[in-house]
Amino acid sequence: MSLREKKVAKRKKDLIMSAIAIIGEKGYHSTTMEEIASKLLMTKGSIYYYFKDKQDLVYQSQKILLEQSNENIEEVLSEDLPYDEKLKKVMVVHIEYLITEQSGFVMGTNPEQFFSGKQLETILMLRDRYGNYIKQLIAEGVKEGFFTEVDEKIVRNIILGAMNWVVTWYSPNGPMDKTTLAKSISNYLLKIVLK
Amino acid sequence: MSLREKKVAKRKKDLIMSAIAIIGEKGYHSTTMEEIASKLLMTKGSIYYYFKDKQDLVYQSQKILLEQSNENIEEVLSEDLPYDEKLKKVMVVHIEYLITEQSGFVMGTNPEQFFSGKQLETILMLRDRYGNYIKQLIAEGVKEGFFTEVDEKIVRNIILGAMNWVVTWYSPNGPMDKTTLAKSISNYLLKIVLK
DNA sequence: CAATTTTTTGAACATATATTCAAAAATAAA
DNA sequence: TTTATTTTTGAATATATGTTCAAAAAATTG
Repeated sequence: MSLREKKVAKRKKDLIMSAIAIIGEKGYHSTTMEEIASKLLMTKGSIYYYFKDKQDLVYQSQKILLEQSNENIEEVLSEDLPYDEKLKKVMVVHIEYLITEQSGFVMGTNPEQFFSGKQLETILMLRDRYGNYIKQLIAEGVKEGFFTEVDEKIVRNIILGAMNWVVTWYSPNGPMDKTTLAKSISNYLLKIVLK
Repeated sequence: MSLREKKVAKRKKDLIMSAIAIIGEKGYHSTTMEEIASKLLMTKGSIYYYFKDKQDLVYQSQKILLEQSNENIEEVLSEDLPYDEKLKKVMVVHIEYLITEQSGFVMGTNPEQFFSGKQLETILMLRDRYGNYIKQLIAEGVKEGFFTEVDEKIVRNIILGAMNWVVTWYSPNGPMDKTTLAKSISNYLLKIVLK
């Protein structure tokens, strides 16, 4: 990648990050191109030099968040840990990432509302992949006798819901820092699968 | 209330219900006055005979949902049941109501995004009231020795998150009807507080 | 039935914001 | 430094949808 290409890539990423931050705070529709641009001291017009349209920018933002989530979980899964600790770590990493990016809102909503066609397909695929990792982890934990028998799909969704909900009530001014909170939540959730 | 007043009240309620249904499906911003009206074979212009503006209509929709939720939980709380069964029933009723109204989306989001001033105050008050009921129920259950010691706030939020998330993944075509699903979820969640 | 009141209509209007684009500015290449 | 290329700008445009309103239709009343 040439120097110029790198610069373009960086600008794109800056815009995506700006979009993520504001969308996380205000939601898809209330986030204007104006705001996304002005956060980087640009005018909205120049966003169109990098992205086809708003949809394109938002799509790429969501895609990056989901890809990062998948990378996060893949890394944890590859570690050599007992099932209970591994599941716990998966949860902690998930919650911490969510709080840092405040990305829960859009991620959580049904993407059908925002995307369609090929874009929707990709988003759903990434979501599915993530969900499957967790379902898989639970299933294996059960099989290996670490966890009690459960309906993996339902329990997976309970866990995802409880975690993703955090963005609606977590306050950085609260008594707990995000790591302590993440650990506490995962401990409670672990009780669902432990024998 | 005169006959005429009753008719007006009914029309208002019809509009509110129509709004709830579409907002539950599409979200706040994607729901147009046009759609809300056309569901009742009206034109959007005539909504303004009943409501000041879109904000007013949407606010009243959300308010009614929250008020109904509070009534639901109050009824369960007043029943004479052991703590574990009572908490379970609270959860089942919550999930069933959520699925029926598909109201999770807007309810879940931070209302700061949609409301302000007196409206926001009322919405937050209703949400708080609901949350407090659950926190209270958990705290009492602990005190009476039915439940194990937990951080009631965190556990309350875990439970709310897991439940509210259901709207994002429940499908009426799935293998479980909503009652079976609601029972299953509450059983798993109960494990968090049981000794 | 005639007069009055309520309700609906549909077009006109207002507004917000996404998008386009020609020109200017900044950057890189020669 | 001159020329060519990339990037930004800001105004103009397009569009979608909330809102208003005078007139028509429907319902009610006496």
